[in-house]
Amino acid sequence: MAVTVKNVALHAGVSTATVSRVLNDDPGIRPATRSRVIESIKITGYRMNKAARSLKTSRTGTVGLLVPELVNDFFMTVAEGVEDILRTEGYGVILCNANEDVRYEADRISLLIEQCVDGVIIIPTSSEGSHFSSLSDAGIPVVMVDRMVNGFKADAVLADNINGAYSAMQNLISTGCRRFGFIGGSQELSNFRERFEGFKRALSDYGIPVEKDIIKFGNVHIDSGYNLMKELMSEANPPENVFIANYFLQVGATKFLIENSSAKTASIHIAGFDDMSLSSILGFSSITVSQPMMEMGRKAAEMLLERIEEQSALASAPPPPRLVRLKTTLIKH
Amino acid sequence: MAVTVKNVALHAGVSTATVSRVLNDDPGIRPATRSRVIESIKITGYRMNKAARSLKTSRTGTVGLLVPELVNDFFMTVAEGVEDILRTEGYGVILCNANEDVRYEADRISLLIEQCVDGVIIIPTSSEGSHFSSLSDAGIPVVMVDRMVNGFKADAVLADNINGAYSAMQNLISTGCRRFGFIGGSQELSNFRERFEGFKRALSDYGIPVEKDIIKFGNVHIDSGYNLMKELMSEANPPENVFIANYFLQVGATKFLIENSSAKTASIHIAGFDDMSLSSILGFSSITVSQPMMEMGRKAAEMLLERIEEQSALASAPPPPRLVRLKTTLIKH
DNA sequence: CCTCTGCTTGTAATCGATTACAGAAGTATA
DNA sequence: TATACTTCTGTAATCGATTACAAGCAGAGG
Repeated sequence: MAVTVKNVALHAGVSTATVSRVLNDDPGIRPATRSRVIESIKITGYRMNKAARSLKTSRTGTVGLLVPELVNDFFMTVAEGVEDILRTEGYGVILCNANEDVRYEADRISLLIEQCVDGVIIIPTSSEGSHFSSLSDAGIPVVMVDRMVNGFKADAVLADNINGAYSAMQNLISTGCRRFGFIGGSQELSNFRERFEGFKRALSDYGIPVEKDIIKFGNVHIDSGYNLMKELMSEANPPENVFIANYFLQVGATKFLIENSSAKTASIHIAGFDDMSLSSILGFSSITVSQPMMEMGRKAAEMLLERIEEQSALASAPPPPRLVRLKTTLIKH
Repeated sequence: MAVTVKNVALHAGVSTATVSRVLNDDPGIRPATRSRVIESIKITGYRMNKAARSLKTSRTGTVGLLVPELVNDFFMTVAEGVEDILRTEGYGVILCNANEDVRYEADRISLLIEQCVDGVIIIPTSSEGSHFSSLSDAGIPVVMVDRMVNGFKADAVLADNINGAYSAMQNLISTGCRRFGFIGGSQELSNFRERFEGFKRALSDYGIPVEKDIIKFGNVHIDSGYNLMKELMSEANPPENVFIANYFLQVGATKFLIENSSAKTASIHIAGFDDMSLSSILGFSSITVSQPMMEMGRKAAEMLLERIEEQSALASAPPPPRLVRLKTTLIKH
């Protein structure tokens, strides 16, 4: 049925070894022979069976990308960055959805190991990372993006959350704001911890007190943003400026403000995180900390490729985990 | 390095054939032998090398999912539906990004064929589908979602776009609206053609004239929505009701209205397509046609699995392409 | 004319799991 | 106990590509 190297070899009047060498750009092939083989490949319509190659080389040319959810512009922009780099290297990306659930996450990792992926890029669902160790046990390199986890050491690409939040606050403070509410995601997750850290540090540096009543934590979803803004607005003395540590929380918070507009809500200003295609029309927003999402994905893919190279190069002691922080930028609306 | 069936066989004191039979749930194995093998599998920590199995069985347990772009809630919701079904059957999903470019699309198809996927689900980027035939040439089943293409026959899962658009119009007309603008995507794409068809049919059925000046076509992106709404508002006599055939166009159009608010824009009402997490806070919107996105993905996955079964069952004439239309629902804001 | 070196190419083993076929072991019956 | 069936298990070929090793071949130098 399918055309194999054998067919090509027959057609070109050479051996399968020669065909294989042409396919792998082996330099020790006479140009005349090479072009004859290439011609035969075209004519026969040969397509390599990667399963066979994988069996022999124990490299599959696929990497896994495990994200907490698919319907999420942040994760998917990272994914585009990953794909962008890996495509050019001829890798396929197996995208797995952890469904915001550590058990699903562990399950998908099993799948990826069985599929013999050459490496895995993970945006962790939770702070728990011990189930990732089966990957390193199987000798599969891992790069984490956006969040760190406990109980597992690996390369990571993170945004500079602390300074991102800090500079946004600094900017607002310089325009005269003196009282700030905060809406953030779970402090279990490293990225949200860091953003809160940047927030607090700015207040502290400018001598502004932290008011516990107007600091709210939830999860990372629209509903949570809605509810936390509602809570905030129900406080005895709600703030006029609110730092919201995540795009989806901001969407939810905005939704509440739109649905419950009043004199009190009219004067609200929001500083947010992540510049998405809809950020500019959300309203209430004065400033946004933009993470280099695509770049984070690209960088992660590059680091993973390096690791894969290292690994096949030689089996000496692997270098220690590398940590990359990418700078955020401030966007004013 | 890695544990193979050979190791397991040695450990259990049986042949590799027996181990393989246990792995594949072959019923003709004495229970005592089976449990001994299972025990050995656990003790040795055996994990199957799927590349080897694929080589022999020419089934990889992976399917390809090819979408025009990743950062798109519609496509990704479909993808979640696909993943949801395939996960439970033990399949891995190789997600490919066609980057809105037919050449990329063709390139990714090559990759998928080389990766020996068992089937492919495609949301086509354009109306051109002749490059999909290499899939059927390779004996790989294909299911298309959301859009039909020219020059290639395959199973398809589509939304009932005509009736969706029609019923939204009907609803608006019943509230007294009598003049409608239209903003839509390229009429090359079947889904947009159908939505326009539903729009026209409603006008015709209720005796409302089609006014060419207030009917605008562009691509499917935010920018396009922005520009088309701008054009519409610059017309001598702009309409108060606008049917916008796509979520992203609606976002762009809304953006224009927000940035250019005036007495004229204040009275605009928009009927849109696709109920996304942000639809409810866009403003201007009166009604939305909601496609069952997740369900479309699930259905496509189920159809693909059926085709894969059929194929391995026997090589008789394959049944003709199946077309499934899923109903839309109306959502009022 | 012969040998040696260096460049190309071919032969054949190999990766790990599956499976047709054959053979062994077990069961039932006479 | 012998015979005829089942039922279970092992042997060995196989999938398609890679690659160590060997062999062929040309030209240089003696």
